[in-house]
Amino acid sequence: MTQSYNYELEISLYQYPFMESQYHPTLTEAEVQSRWEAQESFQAKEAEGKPKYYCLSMFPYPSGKLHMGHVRNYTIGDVLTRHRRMQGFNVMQPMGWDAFGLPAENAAMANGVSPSKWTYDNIAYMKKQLQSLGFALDWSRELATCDPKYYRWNQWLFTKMLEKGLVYRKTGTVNWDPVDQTVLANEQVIDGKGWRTGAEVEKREIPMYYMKITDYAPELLSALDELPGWPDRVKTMQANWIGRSEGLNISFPYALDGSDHTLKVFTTRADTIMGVTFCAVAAEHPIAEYASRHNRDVADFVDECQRGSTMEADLAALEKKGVPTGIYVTHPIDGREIEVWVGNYVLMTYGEGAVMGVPGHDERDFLFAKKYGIEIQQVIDVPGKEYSLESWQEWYAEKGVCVSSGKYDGLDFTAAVDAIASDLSTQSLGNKHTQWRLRDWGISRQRYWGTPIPIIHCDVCGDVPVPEEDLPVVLPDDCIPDGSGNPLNKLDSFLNCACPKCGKDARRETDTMDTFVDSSWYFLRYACADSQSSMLDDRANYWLPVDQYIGGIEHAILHLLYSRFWTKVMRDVGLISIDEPFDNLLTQGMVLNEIFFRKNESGRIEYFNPQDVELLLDDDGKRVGQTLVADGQPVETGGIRTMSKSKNNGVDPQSLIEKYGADTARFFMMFTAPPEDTLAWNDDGVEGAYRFMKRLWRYGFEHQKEIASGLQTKPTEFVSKVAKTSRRETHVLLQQANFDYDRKQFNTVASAAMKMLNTLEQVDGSQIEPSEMNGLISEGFGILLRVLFPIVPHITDALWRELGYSADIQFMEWPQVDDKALERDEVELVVQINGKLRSKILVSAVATKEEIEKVALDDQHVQNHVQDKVVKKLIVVPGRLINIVI
RNA sequence: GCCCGGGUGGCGAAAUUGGUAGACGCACGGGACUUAAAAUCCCGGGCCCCUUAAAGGCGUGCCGGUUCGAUUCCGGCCCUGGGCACCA
Repeated sequence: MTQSYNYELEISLYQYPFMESQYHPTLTEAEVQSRWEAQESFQAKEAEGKPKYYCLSMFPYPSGKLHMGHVRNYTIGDVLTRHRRMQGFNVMQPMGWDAFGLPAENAAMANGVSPSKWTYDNIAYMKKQLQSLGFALDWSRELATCDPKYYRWNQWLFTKMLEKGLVYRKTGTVNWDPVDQTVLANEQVIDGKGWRTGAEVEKREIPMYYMKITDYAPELLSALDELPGWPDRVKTMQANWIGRSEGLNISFPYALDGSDHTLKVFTTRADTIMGVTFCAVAAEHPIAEYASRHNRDVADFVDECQRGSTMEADLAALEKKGVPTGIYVTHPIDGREIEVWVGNYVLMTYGEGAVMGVPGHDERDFLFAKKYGIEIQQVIDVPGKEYSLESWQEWYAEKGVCVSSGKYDGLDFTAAVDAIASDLSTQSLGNKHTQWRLRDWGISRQRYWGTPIPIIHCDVCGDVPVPEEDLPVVLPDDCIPDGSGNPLNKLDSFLNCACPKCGKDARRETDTMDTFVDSSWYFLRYACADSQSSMLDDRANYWLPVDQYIGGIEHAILHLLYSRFWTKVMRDVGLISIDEPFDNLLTQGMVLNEIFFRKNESGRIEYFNPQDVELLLDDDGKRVGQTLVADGQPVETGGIRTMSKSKNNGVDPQSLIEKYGADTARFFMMFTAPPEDTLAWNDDGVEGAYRFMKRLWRYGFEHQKEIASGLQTKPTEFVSKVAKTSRRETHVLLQQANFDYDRKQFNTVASAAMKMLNTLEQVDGSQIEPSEMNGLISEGFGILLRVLFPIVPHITDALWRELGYSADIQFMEWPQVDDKALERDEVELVVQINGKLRSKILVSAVATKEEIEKVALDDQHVQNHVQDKVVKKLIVVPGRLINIVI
């Protein structure tokens, strides 16, 4: 499709016979990618002399195919990687697969394929997709967590942690589906029923392995202060999750069956101790268990509490209820008899599983006391506030001054707590205590598709860890789960084994590890993915910590906290010398799309994909409605939400790449919103990105001759006004792009690039000597291509080579701003009167303040406004504006 | 309930952090090229008043404050997104 006006040009440029006049993304991208592959462009080597840069995106779960969130995530990572590489860093960007997990088991049940085959098929397909997007990934370091070569080290470190006392076995409460004979995660329990079976979920006590993350709670919290490269909100979320509270552990003595006991409670408000009128314990507390053996009502109540989900949000919504146990404890200060209740609002898993009830100053205790007629006593006074027993007021929980508290009257919070703590500690009835909200991490899953927990149960020796030389415990990969529990439980070849200690017949543990274990250290393994003899080697200390981590905000707590924990454990085992795994963290925003639906007569909702919906616009381009293309009838809009299968509002990246190419997809993703913002999908915007790619190609094609001769002569002097102006704009824009690259605001980098092309296109060749023109545009276009390269590597790579800049753009240095090009003779200043824009003046760049003031005051527009009024003040901001106050 | 974000044209957004609000792009309108369409190129544009232009007024969720000057800083409120949620 050669256009006639290009014909002669094309003939004359016989030395570039392969440059196409039209932009063909599919051909160009395939060609460029195969060259990168042939020269192993992205294989990272440990190199001294260059600063290293480890850029990591969160690895995907191989669910089948990439979704838009992946494309966005990995494009951000790739832009950072390629930019840093041109800046002279030794860059590594690896990729792998978070390959264990529940969806593989569900797919296996649905299709009768083993989870292993399903997973590896998905990996193969998604790897192709990633390659077609042109990401600079070092595939030589690829890993999959379901590979025994990987998960053997989960097992190895598990046994090391067992030795160090960082892993223990304990019976814990789980959601149990009695039909599927399996444990359900909290999010799999819907209205108290199993999501698959619909069966009433039971709470069940089963033995599980726990990792002592609580041992690291103080460091996990304090080290957050040493992570300036993390977003504040992520640090806040982690700090809240770790949940440090300072207070007192207090003991309430009591006698039972002739012996002495104490009831321990934790409180952050010891200053209210004189207002205690009852105590409450959790249903699982030993006192509750004792009482339920002697008291029918307590037994019934404890039973009731044990039914239903363990989900905390559900529990929080429950009405506060309780029963008295008939057991009385002694108030540790004034000796009053205090009754102990079982309360459904007391958590066994926090503090001591028991609370002192201060209904005067705690909202929950207040509601509880009201309901059961328990005495309410005010013991804290806040000046100017009137206490009433009628209803709860916010201020009751505020800190104030002790009243009706005997010797503590008049003390403020700190003084009261100190006095009470010292009084209690002399009687050994209390001490200061720091309580953490964080709980130990239960890693046992009653699942097949995960890392086998390397334990052997022996009747004689108990629970014996699998010795190092017997690792890995390989997961049989040909099982097909049928929905009735973990298939390993029926697999004798796996189950039966000999005890490593005594050699007698023993039984293998069939629980597998939480998949968060797999993802807690994969970023370390990339450094030495081929190491057979050890979990990590020296290369890890070269590459780590990760310089830039990129991933979804949904991992702000669990994954990022577990990874920090594992890194510290591995440090303490001597495997690595870093304290924290991720120097800088970027949490990318979600990809959203509009939801369209219709409700039929029976009330069922049918969702339509946005690609099948046409928007109706009025003359100004305002939305007035939308119809389904298929039948022309209106559909309703359900707002803009995250892309999901259930709402049918997803866009398949594959169709996008096939239609426009990877560069357009990448450019659109970067241009349309800053990385951390949510991104609303918009097909029109994709067209716009594609248009820019075509325009870029066309400019290169149409100016190939000038660029080629400009590159040969390389002029350094630019004398004409046209050239100076254009050059200044290009270098100003380069400065802007550099600034925005550094702060990772890639949408404005893309803007700056578009402006650069606008600037080049506006150069009027008839106003300028050909030699100067050639130098101008060869320099300008060269800057533009390099600025764009990290975002759209294929088109810029192809143009760079076709136009004869050099063989390979990716090894070029980042362009430099020429300060001389930024210089200007005259500057435009804004003239404000009382802060309002009234005029603009042109003055010499070296004009003095007095000269500027004179020009401003002489200006006709200014004269019109000032007239006979008195000029009270004159503010001159150099290079920017003059404000005249009248 | 507690803890974080965010409210700027018809839309996505920008404003180098107190100095020309709306860059860049999308959509829209007008024009050029074309038999026509697509593609491409040029021009226009926050709102109000006005036939138009010039000039002017109003504009960054709302109310108030600091300042020569506020999208930006301070106080109060409204809306919205997210996280945690009976944590004693």
